[in-house]
This record gives sequence, structure tokens and C-alpha cells, in this order.
Amino acid sequence: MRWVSEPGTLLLIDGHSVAYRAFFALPVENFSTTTGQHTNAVYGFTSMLINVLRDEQPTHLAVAFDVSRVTFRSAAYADYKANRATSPAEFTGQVALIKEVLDALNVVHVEVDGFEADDIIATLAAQAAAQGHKVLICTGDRDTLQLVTDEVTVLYPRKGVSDMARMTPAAVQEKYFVSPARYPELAALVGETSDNLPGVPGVGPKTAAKWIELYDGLENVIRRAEEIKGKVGDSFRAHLADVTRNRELNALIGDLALPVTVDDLTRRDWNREAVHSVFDGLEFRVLRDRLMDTLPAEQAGPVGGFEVAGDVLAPGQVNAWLTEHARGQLTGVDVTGSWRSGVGDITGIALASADGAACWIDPAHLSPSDDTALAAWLASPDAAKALHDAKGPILAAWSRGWELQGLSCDTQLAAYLLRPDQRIYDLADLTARYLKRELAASAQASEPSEQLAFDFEDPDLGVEGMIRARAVIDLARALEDDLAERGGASLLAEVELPLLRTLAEMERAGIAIDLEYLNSLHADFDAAVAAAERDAYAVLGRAINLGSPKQLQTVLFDELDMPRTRRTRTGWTTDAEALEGLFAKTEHPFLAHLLRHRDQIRLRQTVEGLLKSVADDGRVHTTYVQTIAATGRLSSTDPNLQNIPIRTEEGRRIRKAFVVGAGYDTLLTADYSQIEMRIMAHASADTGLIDAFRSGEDFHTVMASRVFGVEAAGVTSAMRAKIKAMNYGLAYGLSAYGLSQQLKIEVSEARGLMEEYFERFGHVRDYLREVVAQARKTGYTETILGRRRYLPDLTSSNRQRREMAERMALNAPIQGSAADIIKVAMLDLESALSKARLRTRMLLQVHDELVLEVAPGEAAVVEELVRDKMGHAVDLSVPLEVSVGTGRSWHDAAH
DNA sequence: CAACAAACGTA
DNA sequence: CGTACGTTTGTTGT
Repeated sequence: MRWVSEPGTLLLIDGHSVAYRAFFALPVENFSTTTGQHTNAVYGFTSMLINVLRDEQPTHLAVAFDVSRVTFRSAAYADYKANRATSPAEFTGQVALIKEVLDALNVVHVEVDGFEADDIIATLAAQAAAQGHKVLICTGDRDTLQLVTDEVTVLYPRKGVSDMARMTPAAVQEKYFVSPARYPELAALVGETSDNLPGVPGVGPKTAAKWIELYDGLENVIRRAEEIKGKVGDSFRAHLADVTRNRELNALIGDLALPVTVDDLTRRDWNREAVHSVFDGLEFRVLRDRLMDTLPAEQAGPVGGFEVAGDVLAPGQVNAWLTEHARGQLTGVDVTGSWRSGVGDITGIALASADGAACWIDPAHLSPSDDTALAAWLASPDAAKALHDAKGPILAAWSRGWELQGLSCDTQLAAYLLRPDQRIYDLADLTARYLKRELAASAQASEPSEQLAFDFEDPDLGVEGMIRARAVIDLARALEDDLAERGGASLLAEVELPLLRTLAEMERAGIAIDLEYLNSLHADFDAAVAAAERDAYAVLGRAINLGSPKQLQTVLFDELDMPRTRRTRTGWTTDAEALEGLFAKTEHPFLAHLLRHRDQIRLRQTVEGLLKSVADDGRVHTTYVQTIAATGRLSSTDPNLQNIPIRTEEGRRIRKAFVVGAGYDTLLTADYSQIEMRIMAHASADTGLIDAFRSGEDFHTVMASRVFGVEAAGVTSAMRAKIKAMNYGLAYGLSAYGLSQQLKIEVSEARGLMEEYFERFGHVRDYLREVVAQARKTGYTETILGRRRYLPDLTSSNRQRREMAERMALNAPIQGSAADIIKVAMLDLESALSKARLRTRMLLQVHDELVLEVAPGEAAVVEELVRDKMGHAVDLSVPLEVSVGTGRSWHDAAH
């Protein structure tokens, strides 16, 4: 039997001490989350931890915390640490976050009521040393120096969180002129301001060390106090009691009863999922990457990798392989290649069959029969396939003349539906999280079997792809199980999966651009920018960078001495709203020119972006991302066609550049009117709202007439504007303050308005409350199609985070249901168009609007179809009203 | 050179 | 102190 485990290194950290150091080392204003939680101490602590783990490679690890300010020391000496100011407000709460980080990292943390972290550390250090371990103690508390021996080293932060002094016996001797064991004797004489332990006035480390050396220990110094001459001698004798007390208090307790033993402190794998969620919450992106990079993969949680037995198929072998392995069972597919802006190319296809076989196909080395067999298999709806992020491969396949059908799972989409708040859905992350396997690890291809041997130069050719294909098929099962449990299987199968193809088609189609017009527009905006710039400089008397908030702040607030605006993290805001306010106050012409410059430069920039993305076919092909928005909406990138200006006349000019393409008759736009309020009416079952919609009259006017108790004809535009703001704000969790800001009215008036509103439409309030209450209970919100969004912060003890989560909970079902509805409408519309053999096609989706390109002679029937499919995508208790317009350009098709 | 903040466009 | 996005520019920090 072995009593002593393999000797290793135990790292002990004084949690509070290191956190406090970090707090003062890193400027708090640079570290806070969007919800306002300060994180500088958490950041510094975690950063230090990662560094030490990297540099020292300890085998055992624990963090000790103080429980409270009440300890046996404060009981013995009421003033112990009494001068210690209560922690700054910015520090409060960060210790709890550090513990969350530690839990995610599976690091043991210990605290013992009535004792300090030091005592816990002393106890564990003693036990570990007795078992033959080396011990490292990381702390900013000098009392711990007494523990230093040949086996025990203190890492003492010198500056910041990265520079640490290695306090060995020699280093302690050198710095304090005494041995570690006698350090507390020295400290007793000198005193410790941070603990509010006064020492002997006039006695510093040098004198103290001299005495301890001369008399051989503090005990003897005290016994022979009378022999010490001079003023310091008198001082010493006058403060003998303090010294004795100091010595009693600074002795660490090395034999505490602890809930853990050294063996319990063996380093454990960290919990990848927990790390992601905690670091997401703390918004530690860089640090997360550093953690991933620093701590070796075998500690990243997963227990194994993927083993693949597969071959690179030689020309002529494709059909046989597909027949043997890819019929009647799920096949994982990994496509390598490139795709963007509605086109793509394939450089390799890896397949992994449910029967365990895998292969890699080079599309450049296909025999004609291979091509036929592969094309047929890819296009077969009956050959079930799983891919990760299939939209690109669909586009790439089209470029080779292949269709990709039979998609039964997209692991990226499935993972998105399970946790829509993630930003990225990396295959490696998902395998680690859901399968506990590392994608990169143990990549092994089998030796090519004799009959399949094919002479490619690279022996690893296709291996990565086959591993990914294998991972996808395994992942598909795990994700589909989870999804079925949470009721999201049909959302995947009936909405998101089929939508992939629809989106791919929209991307491939793109939208035609009137280049000549767009160029002239650019020239116009460019001239306006130059003019505004010139005017601004003329007023100012010199040139500055008008795009630099920093320079603007100097000019506005220092040089022109204008009243300060709202604060930002780094200074005072110069946003348009604030500048308008300043202009109202000062009427300084510079502000007018600046605002004009902002406007025009922005429009020019939008036009420039579009010009740059016009493809050779004279069209822009955006990319829709299906897995970004946590509510279920699509997002559009490269370029973003969902934020083309519309509010101002000048901005709308840009929409004139989006035109109908050759071979088509007109653009058609169709949008839902007030879809979110209609969802609210349906979900709340508020008869007031439902009646307002069923009346067919102007919704905001009807609502205003109800709230203000006047005839519809008597509703003024001011009344309508207020109710309109209220209507829109409801779904966002609007507060009385927010409403007052927007309407520029008193908070009390806004509050009165909200009360009036809810007086009339009480079910709306009930519904909104119920949504949050339900979400708090279940942990998630749900849309009409069962799309879930998990909001763990609903139970956060941090008010800001909690209230933010509450607003998300209000909004997610409404915005998300609207997203569901238009997705269903798109699918229905597309199949209707194809069923009717129409050439008209969908080009754009802008959340509640669709833009179609109408083929000659199809306008009337298409409008009818669009109204029908959008209007009846789901069945609500209020009508889904759709307004439709047509025209040569996106601008002209507006209604 | 990368990451962040500020600003601003849309629904 | 109202939700959901993407892009650009300037600034800052490694």
C-alpha cells in the first residue's frame, strides 16, 4: 500500500489577496461587461492563474478564501484589519465571479469559518510537504513568508499580475535579513499596516532584523528588552504588548481541520461547456483563447478522439462504395472547398457511413461513372445525409452541377436551436461538448487496403475530412436526441433545414444593381462630404479628423467649452443625438456642418460598400447567416442588405440602385404590417388589441383613441405618436424612463401614459409578466414554433444582468415568433412558386419584408401567392396583414 | 496587427 | 434606464 502519492507540486492561491491585487493593478474602467459588471479583478486573477499553471505545471491545486471579516484574530483583537476600508463597490461581487470561474475550471476552493485563507494555506502546505510534494503559494500577503522552506516557495506579486517574485529561503533572507521562520518575528516588531497591527515606532525591518539576529530570536529580544539602548529601546519597551500581540496574531495555524486533503487537490480536467458559458458571461474572449491555447488538449475535457478507417477512393470506385456503405443509412458528409457570395467550389468530399466505413473523394479525379453515381447519390432525397453548415456545400455543389438533397441533419443548425445564444458553432467545440471527444486528437487513417490503394502523394489526404464526417454523424445523433427532448426536432426538420436551400437560392440569385446610378450617387455624396468638411474647417479655423471622437471631444468640450454630454466609457459622447442637443443650446455652426458630414460620409460609405460587392454579373450576393441571432432571425453579411437606409429621403436614394434584373419585369416587395404587435395581440389574447387589429383601421390611432378616450377622428398626431412609441416599446421591455427619453416628456408623464395604457389593455401587462415568470421557472422562453431561448441570468443576483435578461425574455418570443412566421412564409412561397412553375424568385429578406424579382407576366399571380402565403403562414387570432408594392427599383416598390 | 469602442444603419 | 443585428472608423494595447 502506498501512503504517499507520487510527489508533485501543489499550488496554493490566496484567492482574496490575489483578487485584490489584481483589482488595483488593472484599471477598473477598462474591464466591465455590457451589463455593467466590473471584471478587472476576475480578469487579473484568471490571467494570473493561467500563467502560473502554464509556468509551474502543478499537479495539485487549490484556492483558499477568507469567509468573512470575523476570525479568531478579530475576536482576539477587535482592531484587527479594522483600518481596512470596506472593499470598493467595484470589487464587491467579483470574488463570487472568481469562484464561478474556478468551478468551471474544476479547481477546488476552500474556506473555513473563523479562519483566514492563510491558515488554510499553512495547513495544506504542511500536509503536502510532509507527503513529499513541492509547494507553491501565490499570495500578496507577507505573513505567508513564514511558511517558506526548501520545499515551500511563495510567489509574491511585485507589480501587476504577471510579475511575481519567487520567495525562497534565500530570497526572504536577502530581502528581510531574517530566515523565513523568523519573518513573523520581524513583522511583529515592524508592524503590518494592512492588518492594522502597529509595530514599534522607529523600528523598521533593518533594526528588527539586527535585534533578532543579535539576541537569537524575538523571544530573547523581549526577555532582554532592558538591554536595548537609546530612543528605540524606550520605544520598544513602551510597545512590548503590541509586539507580543502581533506575534500571536501573525502566527499561522498549520493544523486546521479541513474538508479536503491534499489528495483531493489533484488537478482535474476543466469543464469546457462551463468555461464557455462563464467566459461568455464575463465577455473574456482573449482570455478564453489564451486558456485554450495554454492548457494542453488532454486537459480540455474530452476523453478520446475519433478513429477513422477509410480510404481515398480511386477513380471508378465511387459507385461501389456508395452502394455498399451509403444506402439506407445515415451518412456524414464533410465538404472541403470554398464558398461565398452565392457561389462555391468543392475540392474534396469526405463521407462517413453509419456502418463505420469512411472515404474521401477527390472531385477532380472522377470517372464519368463516378460522377454520375455521386451526383445521383447527392441528389437523392432518400440517401440521408448529415452536414455541418450545409449552405456553403449546397452552393458549391451547384457550381459542379450537383444537387444536394436528403439533408436530414445539419449539426450547426441543431446546435444553434439547442443554444441560440452562442455566437459560433465550431465543429471541434461541439464534439468536445456533446461527445466529450476531441476532433483533432488521435487522427488515424487505416492503412489503405490493397484493392483500394490509390496513389496520391499526401498520405494524410482526406483524413481530416473523414474525421470531420465521422464527427458530424456522431454529433447528429447526439444533437437530435437533445433536440427531440426539447421539442425542437420539427423546427429543425420543417423550418431551418429546408430554409438552407431557400437561402442558398436567394444568395445565388443576388439582386441587380444599377451601377451607373450608384456611381453617380457616390459622386454626389462624395461632393457633399467634401463641402461639409470644408465648411466645418472654415468655422473651426483649421482641419481636424472629423471622424475621430477623441479629437471632437477636445474641440467641443475643451476648446469651444460646450456643455458636457452623456458619458461613455472613455469620455463624453459625440453621437448625433447629443450633437443635436448641443446645437439646440449653442447654435454653433460647426455642429451643423459636423452633423451634415456624419450623414453624408455614412451614406457614401454605404454606397462604397455596395459598389465593392457588386459581382461580375452586376448583382450583389449577400450571405444569410442562420445561426447568429439568438431570437431566430436571420442576419445578412458581406454586404449587410438588411440595413440599407430608408428613413431619410437622401438615404432612400440608395434603394433606387437596387433594380430589377434583365429578363425580369419588376421588383415586388411585401411586408408584414405590425407583425410584432399582432403576435402580442394573439399571445396576450387581449380583446382590446385584437379588436383594434380586426377593425382594419390604423392601429396606432385606434389604440390612441382607446387610451385617451376620444373618437378616432379626435386623435391628434401627438397622441398617436405617444401610443405608437408605447406600442413599439412594449415588446422591448420599455421603462417609463426610456419612454420619457424617447418622447422627450417627463418621467411622470410617461409613467402616467403607461398606466393609462395598461388600464385599457390589462391582458398585455398580464401576458408580459407571465412570459418573464414562466421563463424564470423553466429557464427559457418559447416562440409559437417552439423555438427556445435559454436565459440563465433571469435568476442572477446581479440586478443589471437580471433586468437585461427580463427584457430579453419579453422580446424573444415576440421577435422570435415573427422570425418563425416569415421563415414559414418563405418556405411556403417558394414551394408555391415552384409548384406553379413560375420563374419569379425571392431575392431578399429583411426581417418582416420579402423582395422578389418578378418574371414577365407573373405579377398578378405572384402578388396573390405572396399575400396568401405570407398572410397564412400561421393561424393567429388576428389577421396577418401584408402590404405589397411593385416597381423598377427597391425604392419604387415601396408602398 | 488585432481587438475594442463608438457611432449608426435596419427591423 | 428598449430588443435583435453588421460595418466602418479610430484608438488602444500586445
